[in-house]
Amino acid sequence: MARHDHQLHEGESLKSAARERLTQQGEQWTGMRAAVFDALANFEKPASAYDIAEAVSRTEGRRVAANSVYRILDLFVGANLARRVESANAYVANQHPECLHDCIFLICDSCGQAVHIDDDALSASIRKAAASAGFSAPRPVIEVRGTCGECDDD
Amino acid sequence: MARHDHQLHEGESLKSAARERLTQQGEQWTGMRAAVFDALANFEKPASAYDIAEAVSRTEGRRVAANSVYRILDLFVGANLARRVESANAYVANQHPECLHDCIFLICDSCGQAVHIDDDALSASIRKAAASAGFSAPRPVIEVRGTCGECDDD
DNA sequence: TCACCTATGATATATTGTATCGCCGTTCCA
DNA sequence: TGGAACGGCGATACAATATATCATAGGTGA
Repeated sequence: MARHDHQLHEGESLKSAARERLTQQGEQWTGMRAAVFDALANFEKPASAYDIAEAVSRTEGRRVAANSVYRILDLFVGANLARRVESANAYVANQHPECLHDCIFLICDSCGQAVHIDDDALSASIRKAAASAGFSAPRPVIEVRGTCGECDDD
Repeated sequence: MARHDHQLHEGESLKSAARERLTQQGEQWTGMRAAVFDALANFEKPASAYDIAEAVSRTEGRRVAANSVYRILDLFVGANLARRVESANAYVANQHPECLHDCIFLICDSCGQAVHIDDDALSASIRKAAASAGFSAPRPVIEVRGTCGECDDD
């Protein structure tokens, strides 16, 4: 299984990596964006845009509308600071925004937790299968629904 | 690449294969279910529950509510008569309801068409990766967004 | 006949996602 | 220095997707 090393971030380190990445893309790191990123990173599970809007509303002490959050999440996904979990209509912070991967999410139907693994060989074969079917600009969505080890013990 | 032969159905053949499969599961093949299946199978692209509700409303000449369609679609997905395309919030009829596969959808961002390929070796490695991360009862969701050959020519 | 079960209808509501418009602050240039 | 241009965001409305709840209708078996 092909793997490679990552610079894994958390907390302040993740935040500054995100800021750096975004500004390198020519985008601004505004207060609102920082607040959305904080909220996203502080969730321990994939969070919906509305979850995030609520969280930011609390921390900011004012009403923040979902559409603003959507705008920022779209920006984040485009800049690789966040990922969308399609089968959960939710978002997670990307722990290593500086490197590109097709990532695989394992989502527990019981507790909602999502773990994220990379397997470049696997995603390469998916891209290859897509290419041989005439698909270009492939962006794989690879998610596995199931039961995580924790919940399985119950 | 591991493949195997399918009984591929279309039109009436598909419909009767679906009916047989469903009744074998101990479920009824009602008029409403037949109408939903027809509508689903007649779309050439993944269709949302609301699309299907509209189509059935037309063919039945009366208002059919979305919740009824959802119920039936859930039943169909559970019985392998239909698949849900997560990244499109939509459904497609399964062309070979009698055999189980983890299937891979290639969805064109331009025209909305979805093609469906099976690659048992590929899905086996995804299941394996999930299992080695402690996941049980894995149900892979493998979709690739991109541009299909047709749309690429433009 | 009556109790029960399944399928569906009717209705309401929750959740997720977009579109549009306007304001405000910054930049930058004539 | 005025002011056009632009980016970010708020406000609002709305569209699209999904679920919850209760009612009804029809069959089936005691």
